[in-house]
Amino acid sequence: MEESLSSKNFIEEFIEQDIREKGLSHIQTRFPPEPNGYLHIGHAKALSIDFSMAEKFGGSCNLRFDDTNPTKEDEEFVDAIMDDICWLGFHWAHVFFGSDYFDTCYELAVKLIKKGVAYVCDLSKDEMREYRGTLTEPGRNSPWRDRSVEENLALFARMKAGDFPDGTRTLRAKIDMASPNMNMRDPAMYRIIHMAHHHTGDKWCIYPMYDFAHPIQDAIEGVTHSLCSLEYEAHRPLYDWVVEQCEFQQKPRQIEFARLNLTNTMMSKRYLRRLVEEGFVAGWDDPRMPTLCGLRRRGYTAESIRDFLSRVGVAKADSVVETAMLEHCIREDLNAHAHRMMAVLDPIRLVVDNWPENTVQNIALDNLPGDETAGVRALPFGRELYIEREDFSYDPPKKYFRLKPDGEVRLKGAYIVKCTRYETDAAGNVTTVYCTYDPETRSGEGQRKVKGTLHWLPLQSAVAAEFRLYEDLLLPESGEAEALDFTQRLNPASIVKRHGFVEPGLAACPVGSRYQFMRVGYFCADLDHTAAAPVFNRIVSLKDSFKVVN
RNA sequence: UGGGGUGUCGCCAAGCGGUAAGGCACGGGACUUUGACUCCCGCAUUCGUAGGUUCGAAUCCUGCCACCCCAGCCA
Repeated sequence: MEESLSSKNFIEEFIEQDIREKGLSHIQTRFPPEPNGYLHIGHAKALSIDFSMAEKFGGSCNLRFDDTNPTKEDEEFVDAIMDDICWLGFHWAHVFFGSDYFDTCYELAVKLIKKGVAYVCDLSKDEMREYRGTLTEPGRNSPWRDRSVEENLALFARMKAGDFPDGTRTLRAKIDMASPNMNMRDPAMYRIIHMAHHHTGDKWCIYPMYDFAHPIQDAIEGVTHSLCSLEYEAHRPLYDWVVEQCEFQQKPRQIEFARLNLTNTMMSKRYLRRLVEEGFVAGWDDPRMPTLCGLRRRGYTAESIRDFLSRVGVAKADSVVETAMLEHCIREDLNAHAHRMMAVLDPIRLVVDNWPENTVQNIALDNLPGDETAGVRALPFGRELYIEREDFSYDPPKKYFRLKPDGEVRLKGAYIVKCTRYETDAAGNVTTVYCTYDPETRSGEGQRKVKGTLHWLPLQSAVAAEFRLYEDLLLPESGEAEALDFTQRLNPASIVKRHGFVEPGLAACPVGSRYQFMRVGYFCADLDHTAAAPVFNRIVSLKDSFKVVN
């Protein structure tokens, strides 16, 4: 973990200031996801800020499901969200539901009516929009704005009792229809929705709006700092208004920060949902998805994601972080821990002509060079092997260090071999390469060096495996194409399957285990992996500075 | 257009009146039985822009420009 980013972000400075000036003794934050989808890496940024700010100041962070709209939410997502947070390694103090506070919200709404700062409005949705005015013109007062407290109280009670159909009335805050801030033009606080709620069942048919419920939830829980993304900045005056009117003594402070964006990745739930529902991906945990379950299945470690988040930082400027940064973090993590194995994704046969028939020699290979405690394993070297198709060329470009006619390479951990001839099929594809080995060059013996080293597998005992190679789901934005639907930007090569071989020992590896396949990339045994049918996801390729110059 | 925000290297991001941190990416070199890793070196005379204040400005002031958010009975 890089703690090099020693400077404080602006939120820490605000909190320190509050501790200094308001004498706060306990810092309380909250992570408030709406249970209507799976968490993605953008949520991970938000939650990591919520949890780490609390932790940094010795406070605590609650997990609160923001479930004030029964039409969109589902219990299905609650457990998944908790799983993802745990997986990332964060710990909440308490789990709450916004719906836990429905009674209090109702009482406070009644309080506001009694104070004359809330009223029941009979305007339809369209009428309300008309009355609201525009960005440049002030709105007009609702004709229902000046109902008596008694009438409002009676009407609100009837709303709660279910006397009115959906959409016929709302409870509105009485603020200022001429406010330059649209959010202050008598915003709705309660609407009528005759629908069962995943937590409260049929108890309610009126539900509080986010703008009313959120500050109340925060205040009740003793949240000192309510951290959220930039789009809520214009809601802060309303947030403060609710806290003030409800007369909470301890006033939570809302602070906004920029959300995370990644290149060639869309983070909106609407978009992710379409990918899943329209079959562009296999599910929420498709390894190409930016969801936490997708990244996890792909093979990303929680550590690498947290490291990434700490490197990205916290600020208020809109930004788009390059995926290369994320990839760097997982490479750095796996480079230190992932055992080095051999896998040939696109095999061709290599025959060692001067190797005796039916003879093998066990080659010892370090699991993790530089770390003896990781141990060694043996791989049988014999007359017939597999090498990677791209590691042989009969018409090599300049600076080609791999196998070519009359050229020499070392087979990793074994011998130096010299290419003598090759065979092709009718189409000109190489089918078999022939070579001779130099017995004096067994690994660790002899002085000869060659420029290239190839990974290989014994033909006899290699185990067939499927490799799934992933790239970004979306192609880069092409200038004016921004108006195009995302389906026009889908990368046809976002998943490519290869059928090759792995070391025999890898068939029985556990699902989720990660390896570096030497010279190829970092891979993870997929959920679909079995000993009988091994499947590996490419988490990320190795960096490759080989450039064909010509 | 009214309001609220933001503009520092290709991408993130420090900087808080004393003369541009760091990371990623990129380029060069060393090392190498992974063209990986590691290690060196390079990479903003300039901070959206134009003025002003000051001995001194990315930091203060003024104007302008660009981009983002707000007109849900979504969150």
